[in-house]
Amino acid sequence: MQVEEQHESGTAPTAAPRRSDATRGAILAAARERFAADGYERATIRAIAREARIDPSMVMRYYGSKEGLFAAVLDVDLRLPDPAALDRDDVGRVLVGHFLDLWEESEVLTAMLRVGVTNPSGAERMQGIFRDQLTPVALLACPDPEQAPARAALCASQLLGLGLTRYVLRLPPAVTLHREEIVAWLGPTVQRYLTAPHP
Amino acid sequence: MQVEEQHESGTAPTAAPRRSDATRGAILAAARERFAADGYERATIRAIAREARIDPSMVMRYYGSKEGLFAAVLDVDLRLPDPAALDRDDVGRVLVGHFLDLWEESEVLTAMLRVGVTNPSGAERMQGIFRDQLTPVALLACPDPEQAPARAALCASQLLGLGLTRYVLRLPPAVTLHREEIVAWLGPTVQRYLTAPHP
DNA sequence: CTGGACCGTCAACACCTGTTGGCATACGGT
DNA sequence: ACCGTATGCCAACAGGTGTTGACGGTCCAG
Repeated sequence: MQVEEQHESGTAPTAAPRRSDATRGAILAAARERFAADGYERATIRAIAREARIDPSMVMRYYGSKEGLFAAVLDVDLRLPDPAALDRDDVGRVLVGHFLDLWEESEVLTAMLRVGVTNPSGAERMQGIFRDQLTPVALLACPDPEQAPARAALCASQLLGLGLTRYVLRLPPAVTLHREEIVAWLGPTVQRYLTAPHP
Repeated sequence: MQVEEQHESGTAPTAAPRRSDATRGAILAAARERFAADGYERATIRAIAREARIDPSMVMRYYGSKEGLFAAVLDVDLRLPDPAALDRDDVGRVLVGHFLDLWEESEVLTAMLRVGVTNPSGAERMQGIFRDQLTPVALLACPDPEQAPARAALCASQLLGLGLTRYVLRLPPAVTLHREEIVAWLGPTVQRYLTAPHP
């Protein structure tokens, strides 16, 4: 995979604007959509290219390989709220609401889950995302810092389980539940995983 | 897909023993393993046949198609304990322990999840399994029968989330947790989803 | 105006997929 | 002993996959 070279004289490490940025963006958007809908194997480069209205070979030129494209798609920022600014008695409800927003405002999480479940490097990627982004929150909220990773994993199990049943498997009762109900049910769970004393 | 015909004079609907039963079993076992390890698309019929030490065409003869083989593999019985015999104050812990057993004693649940996430008919199959097998437990444990499906779905979200993070994605902290810890953390959660008053 | 880098298309490659039909063999009831 | 049938293997098909290289057109710096 070739490294993208940038030939700028400026001091900022911002990439040089290229004439093909529109195409790159179209590819990325189409890839997100196809990966989310079909998972890694069934999301073919040809289908992605068709959706982006360009030639399949462009995908290869700009992203090196299917794996490279997938890596670009899965550059996920959970945008978790700053732990320091959080009300420690309300972290659970806030987190649940935030994840509901994430799942519904874009297909990135669906794509991440669909790919992470079947693709080994997708799973690694997910491990990294949750380790790097969710653990800090646990670190600030839980009593013993040493327990933070475990507590973050417990939260991940409930939050990912929610997305799995509601947005991927679409179990009808999980789809029917209203947002406030979910927050009311799952909020205290996450809250307990983060702040309750080790049982 | 041809229906298997059985020509027995007896009254019992038990299938006639066939000379090929050993082969059929080998195919099924290999399929479970490959589906669990690779998901639907990457588990090729050729790989399954190789593992079962037979010819790929045998798979077609005995199971009609890849989809048919997959349907045979995903005939999952969760073997949930009889709700009537359950201690209503301990359902949560019992369920969590039972699911941990299920995930660890065979690869069926892993296969089910891997396939259900990427394959539409796999998702349908999972919907049926949890609707038919988990809802009765909720029905007996929860206060209002009308809420049983929703409560069952909440339990499914936590129980499947556990399997997802621990056995499929293998998030390290989730793998490290000991059985008793998981039961102690998740048991009360499931208990609450089943028996607590609607928030 | 000109040369070179960029952008996009086309056709093709080598490989792998599910699936099919034909052929040999071994079994089991009569 | 015979014959229909179940069982298994082999070779092949048609279609789809990721990936590659060559070929024009377009833009911009010189």
